[in-house]
Amino acid sequence: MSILRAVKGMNDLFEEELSTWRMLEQKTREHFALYGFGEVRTPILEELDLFVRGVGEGTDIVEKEMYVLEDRDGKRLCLRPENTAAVVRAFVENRKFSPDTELKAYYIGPMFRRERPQKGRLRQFHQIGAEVFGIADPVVDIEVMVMLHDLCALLGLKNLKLAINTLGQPEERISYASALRDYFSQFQDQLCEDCKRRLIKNALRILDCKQPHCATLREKAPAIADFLRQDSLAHFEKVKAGLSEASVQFEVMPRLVRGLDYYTRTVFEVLAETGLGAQNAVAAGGRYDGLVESLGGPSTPAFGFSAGIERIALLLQEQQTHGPEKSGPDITLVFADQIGERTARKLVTDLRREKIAADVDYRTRSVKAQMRRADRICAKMVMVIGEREASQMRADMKLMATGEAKSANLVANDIISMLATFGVRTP
RNA sequence: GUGGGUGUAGCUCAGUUGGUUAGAGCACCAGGUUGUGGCCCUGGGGGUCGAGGGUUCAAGCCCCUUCACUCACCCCA
Repeated sequence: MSILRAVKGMNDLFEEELSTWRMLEQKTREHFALYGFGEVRTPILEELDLFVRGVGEGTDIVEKEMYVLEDRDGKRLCLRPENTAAVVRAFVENRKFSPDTELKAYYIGPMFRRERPQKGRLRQFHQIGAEVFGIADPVVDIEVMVMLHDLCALLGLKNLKLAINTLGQPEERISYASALRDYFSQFQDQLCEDCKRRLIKNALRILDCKQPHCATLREKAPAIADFLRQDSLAHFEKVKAGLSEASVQFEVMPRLVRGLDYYTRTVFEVLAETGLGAQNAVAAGGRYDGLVESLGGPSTPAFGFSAGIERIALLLQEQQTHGPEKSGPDITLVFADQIGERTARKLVTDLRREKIAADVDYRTRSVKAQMRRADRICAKMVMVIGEREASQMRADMKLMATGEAKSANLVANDIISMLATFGVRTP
């Protein structure tokens, strides 16, 4: 049809949804400030290698989902598919890490992954994320999850579930993965096609398979707990105890596996139980104690998460029984003739200079048409100005909702105090 | 990358076994009320029927190709 279209999976946003976005972002900023987080903004373009090293070479994100481009000097760049690696890069590069103090940062911005779009999944999508660097103790795991939990409540999200799991330290995870490989290998021919791949590529993922038969097979699979050392077990226990202490409901999901390579120990997801279709993770994150070092920084433990703004907005939209009523101008000036038009156009300027949302039709047309328009755009008050009113410098101000009218001088200040009388503006 | 569904007016959708100028509701504009909105009445504008090809005397409808959107899988926020 039309030749001009947005790139697939990249959506335009209009006022209707942006009012929700603004509310969401504002509440997020205020909420995170309570916890002492500062904002960080990093470029959307990064060197390709950052994510290859950060996210993991074998991950789908790196293997097939990145927008890669070549700079004019031949350097391989990409649009960031996630932000944690970039935030780490920024702090390492600018020497923001210090050995003895923690660092907390949050970000809000667009990410890019070239996947097939579906409900709650776009190629350009937006995330809110937060990271804490420098503390290995589970108090951080707890605090960040509580912060996210409370943010969701603050935003009015309902029917959410916090799912948590532990993946152990890398060595523990590797030995668990190999045990899983051994276990599932004996049923190799019974596994679904995807799981046959997973057996080679990432045995942990088999635990997450949706096929009923694979689900049956995994019932007797080895459990992660048997491969964790005492300190990892203790870490997880403290996380659970801390969440309970903060009255945050959660569910331990041993099948919960995260897709990015860098996670260690605690991982979690906030799942929407209704309203999002198949892409039901609103937020996800976990601990990544090895990432900073692997990106060339000092050995620094870290914990963080990211949340999908589109998904949150979808939920908010579905949970809202009715949208906020459209708010129009405080006053619309309607003109009846040429002299009235000149007076109205001058007056509308004066009113706007006094911070009044005033409005007048751009087109020169009938009073009736202007009135209809005033009604359509939900003008709170209307004032009809013609030659007679212009010469007397007085006109009726009518409250649209009730039809009640009072006369006012055609001077900004008088109109403003009359607006207050009608309760349209507080003086 | 794989599979399903859907493409007709700005929006939501009708459109018979293929039949002549393609419809409705909503929205928009004008008039009914020579200067007052909503309700009502009358009229009006607006369509390459997603695109290309084929079959046919004749295609919105049948066939092929293609594109877009959408949902799901893989994966993920």
